[in-house]
Amino acid sequence: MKAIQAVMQEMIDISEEEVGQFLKGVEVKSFKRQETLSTAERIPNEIFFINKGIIRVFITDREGVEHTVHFALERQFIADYSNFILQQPSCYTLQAIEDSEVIVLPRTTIEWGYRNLKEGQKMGRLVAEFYFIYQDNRIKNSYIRTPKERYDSITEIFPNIHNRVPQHMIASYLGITPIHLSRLKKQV
Amino acid sequence: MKAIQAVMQEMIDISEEEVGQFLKGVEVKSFKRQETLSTAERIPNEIFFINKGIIRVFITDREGVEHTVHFALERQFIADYSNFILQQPSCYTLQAIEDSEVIVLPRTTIEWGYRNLKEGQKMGRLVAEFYFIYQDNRIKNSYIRTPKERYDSITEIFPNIHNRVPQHMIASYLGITPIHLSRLKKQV
DNA sequence: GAAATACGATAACAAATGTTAATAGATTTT
DNA sequence: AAAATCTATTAACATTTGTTATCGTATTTC
Repeated sequence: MKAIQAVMQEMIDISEEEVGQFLKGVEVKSFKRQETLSTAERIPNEIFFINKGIIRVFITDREGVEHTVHFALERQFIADYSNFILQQPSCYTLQAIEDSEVIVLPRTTIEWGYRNLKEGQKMGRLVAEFYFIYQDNRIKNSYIRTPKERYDSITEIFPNIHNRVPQHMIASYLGITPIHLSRLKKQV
Repeated sequence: MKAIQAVMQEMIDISEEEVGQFLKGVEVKSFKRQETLSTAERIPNEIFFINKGIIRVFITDREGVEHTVHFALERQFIADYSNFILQQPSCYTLQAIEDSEVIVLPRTTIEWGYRNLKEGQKMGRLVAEFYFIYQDNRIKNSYIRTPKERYDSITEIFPNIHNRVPQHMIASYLGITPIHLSRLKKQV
């Protein structure tokens, strides 16, 4: 529980007491490599915080092909946040790439935080803003960067990714085929 | 000021009195077609709310080519929100496509709202969440939809866009050349 | 109203990216 | 330890998308 507490305290003004209360409403869970934290079609009623491991977020298209949309690392929150907010069935599957330990924050706990933490709403705002900025960067880069450039700078966003994730998942994240990524890597 | 008041009241619990106070800190401005509301390289210290007109957001790449990243319509907020938050120089230029009227919300007013509106932080959260969901949808679609499919459904996101925006800007938004969009339109 | 500019379509060709198939080395499972 | 699966590379070919150039029309500017 050390990590999530530190992250919360970096974001907002919150007392030990308050954090303690808030964290009574969470649960720690472990997942083996390849296991699924959350499946598509199901309404996501929790947000995960990653203590250890790495989580892949993917969407499955009509042909059944999986597209990796995101990787989530230690000390980060992860969910189908859109459909958590909208309370609609998820589009994404969350899967552990390594044996992972996560903190599960149920909707009831999040809402409790909004109501009862002195700066609960602010924390919600900062989290949403943080992920907005991440997405804005992705969208921006999709317009002005080539796939090769985005590959070359991927460790800025996902440090050490090359040692933790197979290359074909990185290709999928970049929106290209693994064959094409192999080709691009040969370029200078 | 009717429109922004309505939007705020739809989002949060806010009294007429509070709205009135908040709106003392804003300013109405008009821009002619083609005029620039906000330029790249400058730190964005305000958020715009569109009363009338349509605003194009674009980024200029190293070769000087403009890439349309977004269209903002009536009753919407628009800014380089990332760099507004980060207080860093903007990447985007905001340009009026039609003669437009906007409400300018300076940073000082936004911050006043966070501090003094009963649900100011919540409003910030809801706005950030709203744009997060919009972006998430874009990213999702970039993985599972073809440019043709995204073209065909563009009016779901930007109603009446075809009557208000030249086609080459739509092509730019879709990340393809206008020549290619012409080709795609011929497909069934 | 004339001149200039912007706009959209099309053709021909070039470049980027996808598809299929084969291979060899890792890694995981049994 | 053997078998099965996963992984990354490469080649050959197909498809998609971009580039350059041209044309006719609409729209804007003077």
